[in-house]
Amino acid sequence: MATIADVAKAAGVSISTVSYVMSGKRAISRETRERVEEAIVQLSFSPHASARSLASGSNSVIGLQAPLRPGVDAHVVMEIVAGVVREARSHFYDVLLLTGDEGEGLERASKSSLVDALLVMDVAYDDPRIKTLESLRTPAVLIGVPSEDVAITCVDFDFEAAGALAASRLAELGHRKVALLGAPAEVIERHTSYAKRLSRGFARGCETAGIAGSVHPCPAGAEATSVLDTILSNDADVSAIFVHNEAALPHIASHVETLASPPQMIALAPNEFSRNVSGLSDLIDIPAERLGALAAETLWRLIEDREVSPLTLLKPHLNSQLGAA
Amino acid sequence: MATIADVAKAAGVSISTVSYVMSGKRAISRETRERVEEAIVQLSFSPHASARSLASGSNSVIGLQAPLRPGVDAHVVMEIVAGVVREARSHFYDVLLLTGDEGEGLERASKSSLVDALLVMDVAYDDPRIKTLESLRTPAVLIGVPSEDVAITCVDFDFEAAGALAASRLAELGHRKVALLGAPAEVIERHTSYAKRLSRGFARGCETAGIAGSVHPCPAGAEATSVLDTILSNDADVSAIFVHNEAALPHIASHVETLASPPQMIALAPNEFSRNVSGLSDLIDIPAERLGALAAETLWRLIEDREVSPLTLLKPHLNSQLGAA
DNA sequence: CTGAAAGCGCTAACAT
DNA sequence: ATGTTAGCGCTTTCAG
Repeated sequence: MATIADVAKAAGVSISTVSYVMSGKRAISRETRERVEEAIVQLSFSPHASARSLASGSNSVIGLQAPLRPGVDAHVVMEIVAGVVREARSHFYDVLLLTGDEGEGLERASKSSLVDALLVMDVAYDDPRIKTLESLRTPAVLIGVPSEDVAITCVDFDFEAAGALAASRLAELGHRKVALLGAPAEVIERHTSYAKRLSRGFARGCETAGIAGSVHPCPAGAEATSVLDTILSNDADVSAIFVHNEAALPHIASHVETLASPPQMIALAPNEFSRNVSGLSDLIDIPAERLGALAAETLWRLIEDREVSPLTLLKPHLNSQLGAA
Repeated sequence: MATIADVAKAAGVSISTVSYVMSGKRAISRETRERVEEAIVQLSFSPHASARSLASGSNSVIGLQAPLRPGVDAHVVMEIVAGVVREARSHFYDVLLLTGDEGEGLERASKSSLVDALLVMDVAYDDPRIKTLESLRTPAVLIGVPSEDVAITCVDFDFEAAGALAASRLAELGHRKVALLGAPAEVIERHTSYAKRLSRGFARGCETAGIAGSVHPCPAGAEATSVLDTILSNDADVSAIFVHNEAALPHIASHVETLASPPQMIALAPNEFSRNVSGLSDLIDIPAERLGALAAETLWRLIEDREVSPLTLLKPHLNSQLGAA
């Protein structure tokens, strides 16, 4: 591979001139710049990432700790990751994938200067990784909202508002008794932040609207239908359900169609996913790609030492399908 | 952050001794080693990744180009990625995520020495990235099987054998007319290698078994059920279906349960996913995590200059659910 | 068994 | 507007 010295020689200039042509950090005469640029193309030169990083003290790589745990919605995770990568690339950053849910990987990446900054997904309410992050001096952003006073910048979808929105919408449609079919029990047991906030918002929204709302963890797959059956048989007055569980939604939707008096059904899921499900009267989108992009952009501002609000939440929007069929 | 010089000073040895203690590349007296190791712990020293990479010429990072495209099965992708990361970490490699389906990212990562090796997922039959990879001298492995003579090492699940296996199993169960409900049309139009091979194997298997088999692209979601309805209404003799479409499977399965004379149904999907679907008589697992691990291990052998077979296929296994309920 | 020192390829002062 | 050069923190000869 060609080095910067080769380019300099080919262009008949000094090494630093080549460097400055590339970085644009000082004025270069048109003529010189063109000669250098041509040499770069001719030699098909790419600066050596490690050399650059060693000299400059930053390597244009961010670390992303993604869950890949059972029970998480694969589409949501993938879209978030896609959003992160897209936004990162737009700032010329690359993304290093750190899995495992321990702080160990974060620490390793930070201390060896593998990454300039860290992004952590799937944060639990009381997540041990937070302490780890606080002890590092690598800028970090959490996707999720842990307990109130955390020194790390957070971004997320506003699950609490989404829960409240769903409740008020169902009340508006005239329902008096409604149910939330949410994440699997295993997710809730991990105290995953979004599950908690969604049910809180839903409960509060029901209260505000003066209707009765119950919350039910929901297994993935066909078993979910029996949860629904139980709810309906225990209380025939439940006339609408709000589903937030990607792996259960298709089964629930199909099952609802076979019922004599089917409950009305609204869902919280990526629009792209919900659109493949029939029988939903309203959707609330999980803007996962945008969330990933927001996280990356926030991280980037942090890297650049710009001001950043400690918590940013993406507001939910109702997408009514009524009359769409 | 502490540097190797700090450690050397603290331990009262030279820099090179510290380096050799860490790499184990030359004999060190027990006493010296212990002193150095203690200093490392005391100072909480982590070698600077870029410095190491610059000096050694390799950085223990592999690049993974994952699709994140519409129509791919999110669970499969995530499991493959998880397998790659797990196996890579077991060899002390990290994984850099390159998205986009162009060769550009691969080239950039290779030429700037960002990565030691490349892993490319979701390979199409005639994929432009192959030419790119062949022009680089970075070791590479494809997950997928493009056209016959490609100079890049490939690994994949044996979709062709899986298709044949499904066909022969259905014949064995007494069916004379069967249908494959496969990937969405958009995936097939990309000439995605696995879709092609699955149908080929299925068709061949049907022929061998002397039964009639048809192949149908299948949209994601609830629309898939109308594909099934069309198949069945066009030919009432179709008595069994073989489904390979994660996003359609739950809908199809639920729909089948409502039919007067439901066809028998077998599926190709990750076992973990299929288990959430009711009504399947047999499963064929897509061992996605193992596939990712295999890919990473193959890449590692390539990096280490060990012999590597140009094509490795994971064999399918039938997992009968009959009588399991 | 251990040290000294020459790079690895680049950035960013410090010259002029 | 351009050139010279001292590092960045490590690996690895070469010397002992």
